[in-house]
Amino acid sequence: MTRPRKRPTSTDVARAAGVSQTTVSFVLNNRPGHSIPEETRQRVLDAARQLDYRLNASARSLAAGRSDIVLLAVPDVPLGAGLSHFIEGLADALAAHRLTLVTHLAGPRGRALPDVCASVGASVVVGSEPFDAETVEALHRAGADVVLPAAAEGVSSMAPIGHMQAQHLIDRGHRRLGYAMPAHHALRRMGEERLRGARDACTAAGLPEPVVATIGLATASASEAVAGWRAESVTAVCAFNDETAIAVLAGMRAHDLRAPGDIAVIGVDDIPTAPLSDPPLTTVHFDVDAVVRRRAEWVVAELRGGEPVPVTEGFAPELVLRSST
Amino acid sequence: MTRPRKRPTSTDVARAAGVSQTTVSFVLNNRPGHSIPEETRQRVLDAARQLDYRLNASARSLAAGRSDIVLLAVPDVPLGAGLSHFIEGLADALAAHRLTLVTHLAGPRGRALPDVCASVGASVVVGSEPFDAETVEALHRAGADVVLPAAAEGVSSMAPIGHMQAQHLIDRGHRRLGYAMPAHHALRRMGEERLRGARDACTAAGLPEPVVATIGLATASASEAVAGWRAESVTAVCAFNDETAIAVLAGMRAHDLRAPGDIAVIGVDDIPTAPLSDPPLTTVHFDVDAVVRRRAEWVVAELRGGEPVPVTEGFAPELVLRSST
DNA sequence: CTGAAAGCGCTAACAG
DNA sequence: CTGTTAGCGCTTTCAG
Repeated sequence: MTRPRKRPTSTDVARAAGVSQTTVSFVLNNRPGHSIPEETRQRVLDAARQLDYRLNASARSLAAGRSDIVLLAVPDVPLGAGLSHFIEGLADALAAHRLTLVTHLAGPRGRALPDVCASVGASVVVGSEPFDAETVEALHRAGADVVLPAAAEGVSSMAPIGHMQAQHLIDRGHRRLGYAMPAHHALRRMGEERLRGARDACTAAGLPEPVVATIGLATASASEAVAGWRAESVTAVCAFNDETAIAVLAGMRAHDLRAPGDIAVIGVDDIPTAPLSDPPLTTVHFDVDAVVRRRAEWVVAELRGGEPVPVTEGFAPELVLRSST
Repeated sequence: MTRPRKRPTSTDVARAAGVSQTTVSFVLNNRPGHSIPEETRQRVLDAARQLDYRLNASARSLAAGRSDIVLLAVPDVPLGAGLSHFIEGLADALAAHRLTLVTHLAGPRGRALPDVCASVGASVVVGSEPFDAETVEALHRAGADVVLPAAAEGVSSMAPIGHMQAQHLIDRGHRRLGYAMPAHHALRRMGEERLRGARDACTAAGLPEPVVATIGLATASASEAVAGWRAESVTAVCAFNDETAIAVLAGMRAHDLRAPGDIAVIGVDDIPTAPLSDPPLTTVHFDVDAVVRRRAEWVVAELRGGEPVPVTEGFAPELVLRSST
C-alpha cells in the first residue's frame, strides 16, 4: 500500500498558468491589497485545479510562521458520544474559517501535549478545561500562538450543572438530596465541581448538604449507596452523569424501589439510552451547538488578534433540562 | 491569551554547544553511520535540553519530505466510548515508535479528508474501514505515503460480529432469530454487514434468515418491532449494538415481556451500562487492545517499507462474548 | 569525525 | 499589477 508520489508545486502551477510563482501565491491566498485581474486569477485557479495542486503545509507554515492547524486536546476521561458531536461541530465551525481541527486524545503512555503541538505545528491549542500557567507556557514554547482556555480564575463550567440538577429537585419539593459521585478516578475532579454546584443550590435553599456516595458501574455498588441514602432519608439524587444515574436506578431495583416515587434521580448528558431506561431518565442536556459556536468564535477572534474575548465561562445558557416524567 | 514567542532553533543549540548546526542535526536524529563521540553528543543534548529546544516540524518535513504524523480518519458515525479507547491505545502504541497520532472526525460541513491530510502533513492515513481506490489516490496526491486499510477485497470486520451473535443464540437452541437494525442512516452500512454475518450463521445451521426490523432509540419504535417478531415466532434477537439492544428491552417491557425467557437479546460493544440493564445484557465485546496492537504494527511495518503485512482482517480473534446470565 | 553549502516549497518585502 | 529576491529551520550530500 506504500506508494510515494511527487506532488505538484506552486511553481508547476505558475508555469502552467504562465505567471510567476509569486502571483500564484497571491491568488491562492487571496492577498488583499494586491488586486489581481480576474483573468489572471482564473487562469491560475484553473491551472491549480487541473493539477490537483495543494499547498504544501510545511513550506507554508515554515515561511509564514503560522499554520491553520487547531489542536484540540482531549483529556484521558471516559466521555461519551457527546464528545464526538462537540468535536465534529467544532471542526465544522472552524473549517468555515479555513482552519483545520485535529484532535489529540491524551493516553497514559502517549506523547506529551507540547510534543504533539510541535509535531503538528499547531498555532492554536484548545482544551476542555483551563490549562495551568505552566502548561500554557510550555505550549507557547512548542509553537502555539494561542492557548484556550488559559487559566481562567474561578470560573467553572461544571458547577452550573450540579446546581441545575439540585434546583430542579428542590423545586419539586425534595428537601434531602443525595449526590452520586462516579468511582472512576479521572472523573473525580469534574465530580467535585458539579457537587459544589449542587451543594450551593442546597445551601441557598436553606437545606442540608447533599449526602455524597461514590458508586461504580455495577449494581452491587449502587445498591449499597441506595441503602445509605434511604438510611439518611434522602428522597432525591443528583447523579454525576446518566451512566451513574442508570447505575442508581439498577441499585434501586435491587431494593425493589421505584423512581421517582421512592427516590427521584436526575442525570447529566442526555445519552441516547436515557429515555429507554426504566423509568425514563430526567437529565441535563447540553446544547452542544451553542457551546461549539462560542468556542469557535473565540478561537477565531483570538487568532485575529482582536480584543481578548470576555471570559464568561459557565455553561448556564447552554443547559437544558430534559425531563421524561 | 495571545502571546507569540520565538522558539530556539537548531542553530541556537549548535552555538550553545560549540558545534555546527549539522552536527546537532546528526545527534538529534541519531544518524547511523555518523558515529559521534559521546562527549560531543552529550554536549549537544545538554544544550538542547537547556534551551527546551524542539525540532521545527515544518522545517523538518519540508527538508526531509516526510513527517511523523499519522492521521486517523474517523467517520461521521455515532460510535461510543469504545472509540476513545481505540484512539488512545493507537496513539500510545505509535508514540512508542516516535509517531504522532492525530484524529480527524468527519463532519457534515468539515474539511475533506485529503485537505486535512495535506494540512497536517500526514505521511500515514489510517481509516477504520477500507478506503476505495479513488480516495486512496487522492490521499496519495495529498502527500500521504501510506494509506490503510486500502480497499481490501471482500474482507469485512463486521460480519464476524453478527455471526458470533447468531451462533451464540443458535447454540442456546433458538431456531427463529430476529435482527434489530439501527434507524440511524450512518449506521446502515455497518448494520448490513453485521446482518450478513448473522444470516450466514443461520443458513449454515439450516435455519431461516433472521427477521429484520429497523428500530430507533425510542420505546414506541422498539415496541412495534417486538410485536412483529412475536408474530413471526422469533425467540431471540441479535441487536446491532448495545443501545439498540437496550431499546429492544424497552420495547419488550412495553409488552410485559422479559428477556431472555420471552425473547433473548444480544448486543454488541459491551458499553458501561450493559450490565446495569434489566436484565443484564449479553453482548459481544471487542478486545480493543489486540486490535490496536495489530493496527499499530501494521502502520509501522508499512512505514518501514517492509513487506506488505498479510491482510487477515476479520476481527474474529478479538471478539469475546460477555454473557451476564 | 565535523562543517560548509545547497536546497525543500512557500511567503513577503521590495522593486519594476 | 506582477516579478525578483531573500530567507523560514532543517536535512543531506560532499569535502575537509
